[in-house]
Parts: sequence; structure tokens; C-alpha cells
Amino acid sequence: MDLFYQTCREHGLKITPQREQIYKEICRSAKHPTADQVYRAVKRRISSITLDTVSRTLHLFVKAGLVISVESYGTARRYDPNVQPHHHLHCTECGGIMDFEYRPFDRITAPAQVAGDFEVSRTRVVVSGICANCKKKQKRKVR
Amino acid sequence: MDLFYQTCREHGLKITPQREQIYKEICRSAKHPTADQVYRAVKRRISSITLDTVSRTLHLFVKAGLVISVESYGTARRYDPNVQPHHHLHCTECGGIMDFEYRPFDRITAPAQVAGDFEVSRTRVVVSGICANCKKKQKRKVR
DNA sequence: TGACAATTCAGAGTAGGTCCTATTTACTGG
DNA sequence: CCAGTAAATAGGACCTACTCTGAATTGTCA
Ligand SMILES: [Mn+2]
Ligand SMILES: [Mn+2]
Ligand SMILES: [Zn+2]
Ligand SMILES: [Zn+2]
Repeated sequence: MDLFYQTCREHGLKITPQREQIYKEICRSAKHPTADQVYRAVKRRISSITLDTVSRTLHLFVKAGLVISVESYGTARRYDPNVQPHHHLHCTECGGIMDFEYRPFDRITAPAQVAGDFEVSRTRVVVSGICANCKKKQKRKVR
Repeated sequence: MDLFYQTCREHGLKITPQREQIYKEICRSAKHPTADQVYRAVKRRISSITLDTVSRTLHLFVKAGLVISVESYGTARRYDPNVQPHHHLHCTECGGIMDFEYRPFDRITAPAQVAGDFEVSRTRVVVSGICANCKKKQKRKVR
């Protein structure tokens, strides 16, 4: 939470109970949640909160670099409190996105002829497939 | 279009004018369009078509392996007629997704300790940043 | 402790779908 | 080439996840 208070101060963002809970919630969930998922969780603590507040707050957090917006597959925008370089496993069955770290991938760089005039800010490896959980379920169905 | 007719036959999908136009449109657009974008384009040729038809058709195309569903950033699901290994540039300003090919990236593989029980079907490098076009616009604003 | 800009809430509006049902159409095999 | 049948489509209701607007509230700093 220190990072939260510091970043807010640096970017002139007021510290409100709503914002504290939104940041806490996104850190607690390991699931790259959508605005709506964060909204439902925070609403249990602050019952008056609206989805609008959560959405706008998450946009501000992204601008401030406190969280990032990561790739999704047909679902709403998903947020990630892990702003360090890391990579993703994406399950095409359940839609889950899981982090993985593998240092050699952090050094991957697109060559100049590809990047061209593109100003690169982040490079990520995304591995799509079927997670262990969903594979188990599929097998059960087959029997 | 040969691939279209062949894949439809192989998967027992009836060949309808709607499906022909949907596939043609997604091939023509280099922009990884959403169902709604395909719908608007096809509607100019088949004015009675509904978004529902386009949505369901695209799901079927994905199941048949005729197109793939690619990562998006808070927008709706996006489709790609290029099912061969390739990689993406993602502009965080305009939301555009552009293809790039770079053979060395095609060989990237997550190590066993990462993949674990995950059944990998596809590995892609996603480079996020700002495209040449958006950079130009930003500079114009600054002046 | 104010003053006041920033933030929040409530509610209406919107985008991009999904679901349901009746009608139409593409394929089959006689 | 035609009829029967299963698949596909159109139209419309419904839904989810935002996004916008305007008024009320609150955090910050002098
Ligand atoms: Mn992550
Ligand atoms: Mn592509
Ligand atoms: Zn899964
Ligand atoms: Zn751009």
C-alpha cells in the first residue's frame, strides 16, 4: 500500500476510501480482474460505490502507472497490479490469465526492421492453451 | 476462398451467402476486426443481416479453425484470418493491432517448469507501445 | 477551519453483444 | 430435379459492462 500512497501523491490524486479499497482489491485478486469484478468485490465493503467510480479510478491508476491494462480475449478490459516485466498463460477454455516469470523472455526485443517507427513500451510473451484445471474437466466429460 | 469452402465442407458447415461475405470481409480487413465491425461492413452487401448471425458465424469459424480470436484491450473480441504463427504490435493510443513476422519469435517456447500441466496451443509475442501515426498526432498537439 | 477543486453518486444512455422463436434455406437421396 | 429435413437466418427482446451528465460530497492545503 505504500506504493499506492506514494503514487497518488506524486500524481496529485486524492486519497479516498474508495481508491484505497479498489487498489487493495486488485492486489488481492490474482486474476487480472475486470472493472466490474473489482466493483462487485469492493461493494461488499463500501455499499454505495458505483461501477462508474471504479471504472474511472482504474483508468486513473493506469495513467499513474500504478496498475496496467493487460490483454483480454473478448471480455472487458482487465487490470494487473504487477507492473514488472512478466508473461502470461491464457486458457482458451475458462478465459483465465495466469502470470509466469521466465527471465530470458524479459530480454526479447523486436528488431528495428519490425519496430520501425513504433515506440515500444512493453514486450510480453502470451502463451495460449488449456490450463490443468480445464483439461481435467474435459477428461471427466469424455468418460 | 478455397480454404473457406474446404473448411466448411470438412466441418459440415452449410455454405450461405452470409458466411461467404463474412469470411471475405474479415480477410479484406487487415485490422483484426470485432464482430460488430464485420457486421457493419457486410450489412452494406446483405442489408437484412443481423449482428447475431455475424457473431454466431464467427464463433463457428473459430471452432473450425478458419479464423482465430486474438487478444484485445478492453474492446470486444477481435478476429484474425491469419492462422499461421505471427506476432502483434499493439498501439495503446489508437488500440490498433498490427501483424508482424519475425521467424526467430516463432520458435519461442515456454520451459516445462513454466508450462507445467498447461497444454500449449499457441505462443505469441505482443509488443505494446505507440504507433507511428499516433506519435505524429501527439507531436502536432504539443506545438 | 474554510474555500474549493477534485471526487463521488445516481440515474440515464450506449455499445456490443446473446437469447428466443418463427421462417427460410442448403443439402441429400430417391 | 424435387421434397424432406436439419441447419441457418432475421427480427426483436433482453443483458452486461461500461460511459456520460449533473448535483452533492469530500480531501487538501492555505
Ligand atoms: Mn499479469
Ligand atoms: Mn494478426
Ligand atoms: Zn482454464
Ligand atoms: Zn496508434
